[in-house]
Amino acid sequence: MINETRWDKSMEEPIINEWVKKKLYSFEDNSKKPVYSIDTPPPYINTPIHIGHGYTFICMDMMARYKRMKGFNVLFPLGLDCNGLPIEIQTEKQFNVSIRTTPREEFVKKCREMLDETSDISTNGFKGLGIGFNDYEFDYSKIGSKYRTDDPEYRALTQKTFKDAWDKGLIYEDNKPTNYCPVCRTTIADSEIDYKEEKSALNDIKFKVKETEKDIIISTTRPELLNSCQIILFNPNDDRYKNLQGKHAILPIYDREVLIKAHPAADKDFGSGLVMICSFGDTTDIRLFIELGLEPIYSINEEGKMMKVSGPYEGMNVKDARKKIIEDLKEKGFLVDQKIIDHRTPVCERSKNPIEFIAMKEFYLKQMDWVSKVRKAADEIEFYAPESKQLLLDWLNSISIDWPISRRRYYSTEIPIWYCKKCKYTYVNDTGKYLRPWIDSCPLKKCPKCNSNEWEGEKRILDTWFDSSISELFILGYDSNPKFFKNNYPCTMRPQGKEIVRTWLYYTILRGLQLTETTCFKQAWIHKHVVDEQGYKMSKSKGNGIDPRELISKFGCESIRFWTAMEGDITKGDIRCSFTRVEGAGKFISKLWNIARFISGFESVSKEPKELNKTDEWIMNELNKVLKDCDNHYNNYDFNGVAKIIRNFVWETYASSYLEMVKRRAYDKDSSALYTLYKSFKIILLTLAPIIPVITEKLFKEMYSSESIHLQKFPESGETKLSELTSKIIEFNSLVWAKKKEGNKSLKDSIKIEIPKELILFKEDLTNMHNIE
RNA sequence: GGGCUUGUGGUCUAGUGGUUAUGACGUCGCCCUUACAAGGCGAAUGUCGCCGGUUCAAAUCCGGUCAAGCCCACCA
Repeated sequence: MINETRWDKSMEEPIINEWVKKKLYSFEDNSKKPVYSIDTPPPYINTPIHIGHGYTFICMDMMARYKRMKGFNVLFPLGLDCNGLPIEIQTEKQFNVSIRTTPREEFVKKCREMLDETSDISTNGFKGLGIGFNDYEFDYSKIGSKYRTDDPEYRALTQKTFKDAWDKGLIYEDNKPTNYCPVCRTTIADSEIDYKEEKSALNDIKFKVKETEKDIIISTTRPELLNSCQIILFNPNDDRYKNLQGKHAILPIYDREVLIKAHPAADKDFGSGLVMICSFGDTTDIRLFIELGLEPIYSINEEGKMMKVSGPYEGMNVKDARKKIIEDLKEKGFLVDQKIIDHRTPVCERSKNPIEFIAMKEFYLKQMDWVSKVRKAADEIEFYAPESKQLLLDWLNSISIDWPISRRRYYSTEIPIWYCKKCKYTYVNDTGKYLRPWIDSCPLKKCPKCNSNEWEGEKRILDTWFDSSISELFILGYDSNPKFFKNNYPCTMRPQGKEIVRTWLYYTILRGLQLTETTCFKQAWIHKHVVDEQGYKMSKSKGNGIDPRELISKFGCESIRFWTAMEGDITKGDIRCSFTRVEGAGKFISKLWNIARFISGFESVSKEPKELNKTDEWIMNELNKVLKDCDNHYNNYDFNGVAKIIRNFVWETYASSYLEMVKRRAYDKDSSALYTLYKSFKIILLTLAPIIPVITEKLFKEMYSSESIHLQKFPESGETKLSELTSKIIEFNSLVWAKKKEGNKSLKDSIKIEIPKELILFKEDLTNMHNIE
């Protein structure tokens, strides 16, 4: 008998702690079960996890729990993403230091310190949500261990995969214009660019044509790049300018002459129809410079300041230089008009600062040659929801350059290269160990080419995505456990957000193909966002994020989890988070508890009677049907479907109708009734266990077994014949209740009513239930 | 500029041609019925974004339109 009259969220913590202590969900090393592997997205450790993280991890946890009950050996490690700019920025804030003025060794130490401190916060957040990771401790000798991407074990693999790609000729260094963020002072990839709608001034500037001495007008938003102009274009169909072909224009202020040429890139209808191409105002400029074989004239340096070539503006930052040159142009009569236009500016995803295009020597990973292979791989992956595949295909269609992978920052995996000081021989770390070339000495004593023993270590680090794009290789033991890897690659499931399809999913597939020649996932589950009550995206800068720990302390883990399942299908659309809805979901937890209290008040009968009463047979049939439906929905990762079906069944059919019908016989200790009550409720608990693991665990242990519910098999469904009577039964019961209400009678009072013919099977129970005369 | 997705009572949501449109949350009214007032019964709230078409019949199919969101793009 369950004594506590109410389920209370304070009962959750001891149960969850016991799971963690007993390592209930450990990955089974020597098991014969098929492996189901989930490559979880390592969340940035220093961002306090918000409800969006919580929500999606709960979904992944439901997958893991369901698959465990279906007999799989589930690989579900907790990973923490500990590399990259956000870590550095957080460290700068927390210790009030600057990466520019702090020695590298000290800064890196501080990053590590900051991460160690915050590591528990997020870990505890996940525990509190009842997430059944394999392990909450680091133990890299074991499959399924918790891991950090900045630990030597992980970074060693990152470097090894760099070496592998290097040996395959997939990595090269090149000096070409790249996206550069002057604030973060590093090269960034196309996938790290955001766009911001901004008002900017479109300036109409007067140029003189050398040959004719006539004026032409050119519109630009980047007048500060004037002296980087190498050509002026007009559209070949633009009759106004046909006479300018091959002539030259004189740049105002700088008095340099540039060629005028016809080219389809110029739009007749924009501005005057003439466009100046500078190195480099935007990506079009870059493309045209390459296409027309022009020599770039760089005017912005890596600090975001104007270079010598810009003359009087040297040393100014871009914004000031723009302001000043506009003033100067105006003063000298070159500026004829200025319009404010809406302009889509590419900005750095992290700093939100406009990016510049600067030529830098950087390492690139080849990806242009791989696009069609990745497209083929996309066809091999099952997407949930299927429409999500389009996100990946759209991205594939827009890839235009190889992936720049080197960064000029500190906290990420170091590029494992040493250069011979004498002959420039390049050595790539081949030791299998994690090494830091900026501080560690080269493993080779002598240069194999010139015998010199003086080496210079590479100072740059790798893009964070170069780390994260091998997570599935890491968790499956690509390097550490080749036998296991061979048997269990590709990874079963990649769950992740839609916003990182063009990064995490794409890069992982790309690198998986390059390293293993195999599509690395069988399935991908792409979720949309959890947004706030108004439908706005939660973000740190807006401050509208909801900390799940706040929700846990208010409503408890189970309410949040049931809300997660009830709210909607996150692969189909955004989910709004509202406190009242979480609270509402919690009512079902109470309902379940009270049903358990009712049943546990009777003696448990586990031996099946020879013959079941028809009411009991009916509820088992109906439950079988529900079970079958739930199983289907679980298989499609549609937890919303499961939750809605089982909630409706438990509340409307099971509690309202069945329990009332069976009550009399239960009090009379009828063995068919008692057996069925216990049996049916057990199936209900098992079906709900992946969604609400804590309360089902508690009730299961109180009523059925000392063993955890999470070690049980998912129930099999059986006969469903009588379930077609369900709606008739509910209809009849409602009718009786309505009649009594109409007649102002208490539910105890007797009533004269005829039982419908098709329900005559249940005559005895219905008569007792409604006190029918 | 192109593409994709979405638009159903105050809020969220089911519903891919067929009787008075599903359910939940919230609101209101009545009711302690030996598991549950964190419950039960019941009520109100909708021109299914707008316009037009196909059809005996449209929330559902088609065309257009508006709005929101996302993705992509070389308009300086």
